Amino acid sequence: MAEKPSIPKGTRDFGPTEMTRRNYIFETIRRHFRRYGYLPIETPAMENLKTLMGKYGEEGDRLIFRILNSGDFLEGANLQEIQTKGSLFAASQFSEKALRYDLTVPFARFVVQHQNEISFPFKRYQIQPVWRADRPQKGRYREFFQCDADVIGSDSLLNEIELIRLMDDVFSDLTIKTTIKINNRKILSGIAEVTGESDRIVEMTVAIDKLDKIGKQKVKEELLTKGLSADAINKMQPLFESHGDFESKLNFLKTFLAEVSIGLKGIEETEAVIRYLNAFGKQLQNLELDITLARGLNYYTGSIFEVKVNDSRSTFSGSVLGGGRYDDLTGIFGLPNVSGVGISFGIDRIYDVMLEMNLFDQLKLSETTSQVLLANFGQEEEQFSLKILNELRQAGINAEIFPEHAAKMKKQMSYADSKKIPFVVLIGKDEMQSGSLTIKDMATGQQEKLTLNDIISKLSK
RNA sequence: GUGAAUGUAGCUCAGCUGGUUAGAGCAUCAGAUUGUGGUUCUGAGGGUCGUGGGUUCGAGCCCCAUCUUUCACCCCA
Repeated sequence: MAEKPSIPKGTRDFGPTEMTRRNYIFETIRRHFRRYGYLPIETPAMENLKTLMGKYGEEGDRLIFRILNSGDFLEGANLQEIQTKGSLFAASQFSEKALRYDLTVPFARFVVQHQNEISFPFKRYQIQPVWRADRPQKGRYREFFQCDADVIGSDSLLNEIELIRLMDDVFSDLTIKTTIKINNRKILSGIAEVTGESDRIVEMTVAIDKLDKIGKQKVKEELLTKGLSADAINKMQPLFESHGDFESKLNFLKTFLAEVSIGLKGIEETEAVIRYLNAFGKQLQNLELDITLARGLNYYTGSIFEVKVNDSRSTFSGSVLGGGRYDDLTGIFGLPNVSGVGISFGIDRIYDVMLEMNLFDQLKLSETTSQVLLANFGQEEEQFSLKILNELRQAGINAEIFPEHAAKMKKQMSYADSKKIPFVVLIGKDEMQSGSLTIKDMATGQQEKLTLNDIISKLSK
């Protein structure tokens, strides 16, 4: 029984058109990564489950794709214990591997494992798919690519500056107007401390993050239901009113966090970043200090980055890049006191945005690489053409021959046409004898007779 | 995990308050043109109407379940 084939929820196939466009984005990002001195690495699609668990928060753990143990996974399992402890426990008994959830944690694992082969600070880039068992929606997939650049083994704020420059360069190059948002986890910690809710920092930041989306009233409600005291929420009030440029926001924070050393440290770092950025001279597209920015995973400890599209041609409101500094991610794998900072481009979202803005049409990307197709007139002509084909390729010209020698010319021409191959060379009995080959320009329809050498020089232009 | 919408040919969609054999455009293939594509004309193939159950004399249409896709929440690239 022939079943209609399908692919798992939240995954996609990419045809030649999409791949050409995606590769354009990948190559643009990769070019800038290399330009800034990052080196490539790759890690396996799967990691040991315990490498991943607990790094992304409770919600993150839930979204990790687990891999069922091979073989008889029931063997040796304590079924009675499973029955009493429930399915979460069962999963841990049957699964010891999982698909990677991001590229940062596997990178931290990589650094610890290869610490003696690496010279620090280590700047690496990594472009690979990640998987999340999330429910798909706009701009959200269960399999998607991240393009990460991280520096590990240096706590200099210069790294932050470089990363901000890098993201600005990439989005400028892709001609997407964006807003780069920065914040600092230490400022958020300071706020939590001032309000006396340090142990609720996660709930607090998650709620504040929604400020511009749902408004301060709703945020306060959420904070209440998450268990923060009314008193604390009151103390937070000035936060909801903070507007203006860097300077006025920072001045506000300096008073607000005057008594909290960690908060002041965060302000200091942020000021330093801005000072450094100015030293570079070049104007950035759009940089904003957003003290409500809390996104990012639990492991962030310093700077936090996020990039949003800020372009009238796009309706996408999610982020296309996320990142930040993590002071001790390698510590859990046994290498303490190593600080890292990194960013992650969400290329699937960037693709969606560029598609919406019709940017690909303007780029005129070509799917076809063949410059010329050799028509196939028959067995004898095919033999002759193969030598021509070889010489074309030797000369650096992308060329192909129609593989069926019984195919009608109409069929072969349509093939060249649909594949947008610009030239077709016809080699029949006449051409074989005279050595003068017929070349057809598919755009104009005009034909001329040329020697192979003339064809090579014509196509080499 | 929560809430909603959706599903008819490869694609985009028609299909009347339930009534014979489910249609169109595009795409594909073939012919008009046995050494010439993109235009045109002619023809052909392709559907267990997402799947399973139910109501009915009768279901693409109504009901239930399930899956897919999409959107929002949660969270995130």
